Amino acid sequence: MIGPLLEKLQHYKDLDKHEIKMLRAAPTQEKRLERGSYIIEAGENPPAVHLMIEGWACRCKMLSDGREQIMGYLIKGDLCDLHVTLLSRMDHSIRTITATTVGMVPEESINRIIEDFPRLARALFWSLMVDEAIARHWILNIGLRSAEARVAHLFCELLVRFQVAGLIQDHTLEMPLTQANLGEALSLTPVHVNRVLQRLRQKGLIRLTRKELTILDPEGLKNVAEFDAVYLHLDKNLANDKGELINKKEKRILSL
Amino acid sequence: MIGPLLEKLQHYKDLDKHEIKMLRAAPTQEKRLERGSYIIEAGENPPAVHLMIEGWACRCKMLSDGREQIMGYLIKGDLCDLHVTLLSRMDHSIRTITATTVGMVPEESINRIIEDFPRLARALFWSLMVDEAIARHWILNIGLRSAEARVAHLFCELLVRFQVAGLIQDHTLEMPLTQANLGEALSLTPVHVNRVLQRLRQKGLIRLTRKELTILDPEGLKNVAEFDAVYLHLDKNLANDKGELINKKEKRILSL
DNA sequence: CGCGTTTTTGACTTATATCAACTGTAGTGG
DNA sequence: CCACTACAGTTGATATAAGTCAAAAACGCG
Repeated sequence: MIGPLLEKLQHYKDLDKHEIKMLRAAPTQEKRLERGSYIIEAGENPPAVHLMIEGWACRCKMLSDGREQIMGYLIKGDLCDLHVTLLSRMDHSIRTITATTVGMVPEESINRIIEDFPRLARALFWSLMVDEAIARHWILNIGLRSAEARVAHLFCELLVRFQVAGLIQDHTLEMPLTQANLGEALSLTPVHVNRVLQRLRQKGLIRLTRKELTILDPEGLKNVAEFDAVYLHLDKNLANDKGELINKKEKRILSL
Repeated sequence: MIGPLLEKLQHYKDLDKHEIKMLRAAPTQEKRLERGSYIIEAGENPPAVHLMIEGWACRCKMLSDGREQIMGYLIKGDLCDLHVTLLSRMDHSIRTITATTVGMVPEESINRIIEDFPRLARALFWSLMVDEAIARHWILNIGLRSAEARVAHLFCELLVRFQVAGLIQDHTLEMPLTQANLGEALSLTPVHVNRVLQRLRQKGLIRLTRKELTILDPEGLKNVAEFDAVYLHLDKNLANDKGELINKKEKRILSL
């Protein structure tokens, strides 16, 4: 259940038996949500930290005219609102993109981790800092890159994040995001996303169906995107330049 | 010397004598930098945390074609690279916009704070989380708002941040950012920034000279920007809706 | 099969970029 | 104090990436 989170954290630091046990015991309750529902809304102060167990969600915020910006995607293993242990309320909402299962980690468990499991606490803060780095790089992506490069960059990021969470071994990932979803994240209209996707397909970089995205040419896509995985801070498994976005040799297989 | 940082942190939590003393003793060394120099560059792993004491700087990253995105501004009281205590290396650079003085806080001091001053540590992490929230809201700003609203939003943010750091009492702040600087942050060309600024001036919202920015009509500017200070998480001094962006009544005067 | 959603296509518009010249301003040194 | 320089700001003309509108086609669920 906490497999993907654990897999991700181990990219920062190897965790020992006790730490893994603590982490595994942390989510005391599960909650099932339909697609399009809110895990948390802006202004709320959630009583527990939400962990993505199944499905996709996004951080989003709406302007008064109804247009909405997606500020980040959440996949299996991501913590939705760890930062709210420090900030009293959410400044954005988290909405599900697919049907989703979240685990609820009570605040006491977080405090327990901070007090008694400092290495695990560091790993969790590391993942928070990575989230911050991702947010900063989305500024770069939206602000500076062409539409085509933006889409390519997002796909590269998602591929690496899926690999890091141990969710895929190859270059194919489930892709429940509609072109409208992609547009909200990349600040493009659905129509334009569509045309850009067609170009990426024509170039032989990706294959994309309603449910699956395959990166056919990781190097090519990286080049279009000017993607550099450094910002994902996979300290032990640094992105190399030899076709794979992350180094498979170093991947630990966890018996979960 | 750590006045603005302290003032900022006290917006989260009142600190006691010992915590203030620890904080004041934290920067062991000062460094003077010319305008346009790098405090840290992407890829580096700085041995100490840098605190902005005087001047302006920005987080930035360059793409291969030479164009650069500013991902955030740093003013007096901001910590440049606290997150590098957890991430091994910088994924972006920090460049000075004016001549700057930074204080160097050795990593041991940070560790000492985390171990022996948990409330102070929480306050520092709070400021990190606020930085993350600011980054997310820049995504919103660049992605969704018109050029005019973007400029207005940035000015609102700077005004509040200056107030929070106790650097101004009125609505006038030093403004060393050139129109090109603003453009790099807002993803607009200098030419377009210029035209937008003229419109904001015509509407009587701001006065802007080479060195000073005055917000003439905070409410008006807030409306243009759809600015909502919630994302700055001034838990105790929440932004109100009565003309002032933050509540002056609650402001503590610190004898520093 | 039928209906809602998503994707695709085409025609047209627009906000912002680009290019290029000119003006103002501040600082420097003779 | 003026000439010189360098940079910042301003203006106008033109270009373009991406947006808008609208309708058709494809998909997929009940």
